[in-house]
Amino acid sequence: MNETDTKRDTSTSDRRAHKKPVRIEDVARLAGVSPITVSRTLNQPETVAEPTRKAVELAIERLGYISNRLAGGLRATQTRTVGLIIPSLFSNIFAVSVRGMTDVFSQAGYQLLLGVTDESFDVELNHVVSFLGQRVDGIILTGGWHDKRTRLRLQQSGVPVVETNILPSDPIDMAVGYSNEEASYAMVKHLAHCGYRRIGIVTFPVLSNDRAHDRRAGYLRAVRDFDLVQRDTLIAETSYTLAGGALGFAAIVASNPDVEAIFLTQDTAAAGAIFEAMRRGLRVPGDIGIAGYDDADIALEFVPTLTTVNTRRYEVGATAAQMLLQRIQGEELVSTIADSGFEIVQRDSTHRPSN
Amino acid sequence: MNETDTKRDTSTSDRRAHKKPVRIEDVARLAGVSPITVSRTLNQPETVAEPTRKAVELAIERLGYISNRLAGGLRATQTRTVGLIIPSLFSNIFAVSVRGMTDVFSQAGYQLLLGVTDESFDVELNHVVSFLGQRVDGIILTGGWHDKRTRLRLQQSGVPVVETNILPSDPIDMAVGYSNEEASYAMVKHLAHCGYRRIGIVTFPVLSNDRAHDRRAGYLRAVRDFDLVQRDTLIAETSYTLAGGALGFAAIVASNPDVEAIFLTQDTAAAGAIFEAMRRGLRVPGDIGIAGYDDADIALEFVPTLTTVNTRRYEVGATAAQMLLQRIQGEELVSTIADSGFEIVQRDSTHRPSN
DNA sequence: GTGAAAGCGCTAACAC
DNA sequence: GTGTTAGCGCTTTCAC
Repeated sequence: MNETDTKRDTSTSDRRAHKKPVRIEDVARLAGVSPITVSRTLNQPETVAEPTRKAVELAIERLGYISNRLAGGLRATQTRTVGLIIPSLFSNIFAVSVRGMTDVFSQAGYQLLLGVTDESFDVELNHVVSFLGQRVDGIILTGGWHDKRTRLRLQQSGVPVVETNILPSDPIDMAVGYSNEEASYAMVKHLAHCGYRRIGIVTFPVLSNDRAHDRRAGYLRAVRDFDLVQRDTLIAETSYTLAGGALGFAAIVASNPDVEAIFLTQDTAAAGAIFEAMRRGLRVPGDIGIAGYDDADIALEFVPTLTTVNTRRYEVGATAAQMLLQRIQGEELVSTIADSGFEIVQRDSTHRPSN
Repeated sequence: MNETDTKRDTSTSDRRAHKKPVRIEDVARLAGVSPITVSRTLNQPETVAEPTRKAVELAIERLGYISNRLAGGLRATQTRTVGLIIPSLFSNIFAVSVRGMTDVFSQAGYQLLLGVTDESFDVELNHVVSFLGQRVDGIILTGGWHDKRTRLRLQQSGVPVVETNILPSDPIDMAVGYSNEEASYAMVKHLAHCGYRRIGIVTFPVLSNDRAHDRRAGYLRAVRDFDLVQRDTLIAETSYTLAGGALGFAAIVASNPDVEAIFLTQDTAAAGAIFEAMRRGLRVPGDIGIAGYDDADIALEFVPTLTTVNTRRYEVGATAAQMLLQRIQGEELVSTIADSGFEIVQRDSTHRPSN
């Protein structure tokens, strides 16, 4: 239809040009009402008379109006946006929790801002500051260890905060999770009941991650309580990946050829460990027992199925979202700390308990 | 220190109360300058004289000032926020792409808003409208199929858009990806060269997902071109999960006991299929060949390692972010469509090519 | 290199 | 049930 190249070029660059957006005033004019009536139709439709509402809705439809949330948020000091900070994307575990959150938030019309820290406290602080700058209505954090300045800024801001996957002794505000120490203890206790005495453990680096720290602490306590073999070389740190699990497995087996079972504190790592065992011609659980953590998809689908700890990640996410919404909406919370619990799941990658 | 319970209660509820945030004016007063100088110190520090800048920075530090991005964004019509829409969180594949994006965006000081669609075009539309309302500076979409209204709103808004993981014939704006049809064709061709003639394929539902649709189309074309066995029962649809892969495998094997190889168009599903084969006592590749798609972590760590298609997901994410930033910053783009390519990776889950 | 005035687009507060 | 006025906290524009 265009006759010249010039004309086509123009239309192409048009696509890039920011069109002047429709404003509330434009809608108001078309509907023959004042801007505030349009605002009310959008935010509290029940306070607007039926015919007026219809007229406004028609005008909105006609003009393709999308309310500017920056302006609204600035005035109303409410943005319907929540910031979420997680350590890593490379874990289905967080995906499950995030799913629990988005299920709750999207129902309530809230958007999620995502920040990934890679286990860095500095990066976490940056995300928090950025979120506060965007005037999020709430923030969800992973774990209970944070930079001092992160805690300070959050507390000064007065923004509702939920820490997840732990049970903090000194919460910033609210929390939902369970005791990683108890869960890990329970698994090692379970393995002891299965007849294992030389048990290794693989965690994420314990210096940057309180969940990892607590899980190792639970292991150490169980080793003492159940009189298990105690060796530094039975403890390894790696990343929570398939390759990391394989590495952790290799490290422990290298120093402990007699190791009977290895507890990898994440299912993906446990799967990686079993693959490594396969490569070495070792049978699981025949030659060595393997336990995981979190009860992810892979724990149930793996061959052999994985003995693991179910940590109800979906519920943790959903509960975190609900607590945040309640607080945002000014409701009284029965409790600011929710224990989501955990459960040992015995499957085929370890021997069964002896009795 | 507090003497009464009442007093403690007050301090507890204080935590919930929104403190009046520090404003730019407060900083300006403390630093003995005007608000605009504070703004410049924050946004274009090079235009502020050294001593002035120092004084302002000190005041910011002292007051713990965090600039209100709503106000800034409203006035500057720029929010340094980008909306990302992905079909699913339950896939490490997207995690890899998202990682590519956050690596680029966080460097540039941009925040990511996340929307998950679950393959629903309606949900996608909702996210797009919501993002436009938040005045994001750009939007990244997955795939090239969208609701008519989604396209319309995006084009009317003039906001830069990148569609990813496909090479669209009629892009909304920009795109980075590769031909799913060619990639799938190349894999089936490869399998044919490996000596397989009865090859099944498992995809995601093709009605809601153009990538799945294109991959099946590539399979069908290759089946014709290489004179492979053509049967409707060699084609299955499932979800991209371990369990889905097992189901797809089971469905094809049930109708085709003589099937020689199955191409599952995602690695997680391929892994699930191999697990299912193991459960049935079938060896891979001895009894049946299995191919995956995307070259995820698991493809390399699995035993056996997985023959797959590398689709450079990290690069797709990073490139999408870069294209968006360039356009946001008003730079000319050499090309609005980037072909990220793909590569067949031969590993141990299929026989090697015959020649 | 710095400041004063104006206004981004919406909604809170108050009126009728 | 609807309208008027003012202002949220910044940054643009223009001045010096």
